[in-house]
Amino acid sequence: MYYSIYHSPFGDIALSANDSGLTALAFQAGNAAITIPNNAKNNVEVFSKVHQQLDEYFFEERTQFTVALAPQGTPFQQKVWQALTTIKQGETKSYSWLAEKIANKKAVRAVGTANGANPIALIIPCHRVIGSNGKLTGYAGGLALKAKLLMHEKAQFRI
Amino acid sequence: MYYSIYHSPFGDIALSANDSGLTALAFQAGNAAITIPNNAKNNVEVFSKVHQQLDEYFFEERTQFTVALAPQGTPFQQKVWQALTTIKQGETKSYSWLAEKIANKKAVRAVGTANGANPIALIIPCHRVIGSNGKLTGYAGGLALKAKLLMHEKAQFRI
DNA sequence: TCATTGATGTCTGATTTTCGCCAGTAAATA
DNA sequence: TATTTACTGGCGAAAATCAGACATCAATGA
Repeated sequence: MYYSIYHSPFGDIALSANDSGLTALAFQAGNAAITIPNNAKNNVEVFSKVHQQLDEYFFEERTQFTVALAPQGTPFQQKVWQALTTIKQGETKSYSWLAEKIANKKAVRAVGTANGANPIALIIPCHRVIGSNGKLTGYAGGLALKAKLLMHEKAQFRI
Repeated sequence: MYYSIYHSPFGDIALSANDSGLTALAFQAGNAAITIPNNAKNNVEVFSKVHQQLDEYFFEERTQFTVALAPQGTPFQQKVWQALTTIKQGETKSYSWLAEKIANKKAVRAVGTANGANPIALIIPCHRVIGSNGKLTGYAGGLALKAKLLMHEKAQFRI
């Protein structure tokens, strides 16, 4: 496992990766902060690519990421996270939309849980899923951060 | 937990105790050897008493021990070990005798297993239990040691 | 508009159940 | 006499089951 830190305008972001790709991206200020081991290595090619694309996301006009991902999770979670990647920047979708997307219309609450377990924030855009009534509902990094991200992406939502 | 070593004519014996009493007595040469932590304390009153009584057992005529015991085990094991302490030096009993003693006549095999789990060898005399046909059957410290102990106690058995 | 309330599917941790192991024994073979 | 067989109870690890928690939602009623 490899680790790296990226300093974003919205706070420090911790990155981790294995030989297959990125395994985690977490805002360190939120509930999902990553603990980085003392002997962590960070000289991995994937990190330079991620750092550059994050620069472009925050300071220029990048609207999608092209990095190898290797999130660890159950089959159900994998399906949910896969579905998440189809939501484009500037859009928001509801939890029930997400449930239908994975052909399991009734699993709205389970989808919410899987959403909360998303290890690769931002790149797997769990922040683009909000309640059916347009409210933000929840975010591991805190609702304030979710709002900032959606505003940065010029998406619509309510408070 | 406190630890101590006693050098017996039949090999080194490891002792451990807590504030309630002796918790283990194991021949280090057998399968039940105890690993002693580096920071072990050994200046405990119970040990001096045990060392003295072991001296008397091996080199004089002591036939029973009077030390506070605190063996850790399941209720069933506790019952078996309690029953063991009623077997006097020079005697041997069978596993089926032991099963009847705890009012569970059919539990002969379970009794054998509990016997093998006895943490305080010698003082809880599991070595005095042998097969119905007079053979030794098994001993954590090895059958040779079981034989030596029974000979030392002038008990009868077969090979 | 807001709080409440069922009915949802999945995950997690805890609890319960199952299963193989054994320091045995007696009866049945050979 | 030695070997096999069936039966045995409890232990401990593993598997199965269960209860609770949720980043939901639609329908209620105040």
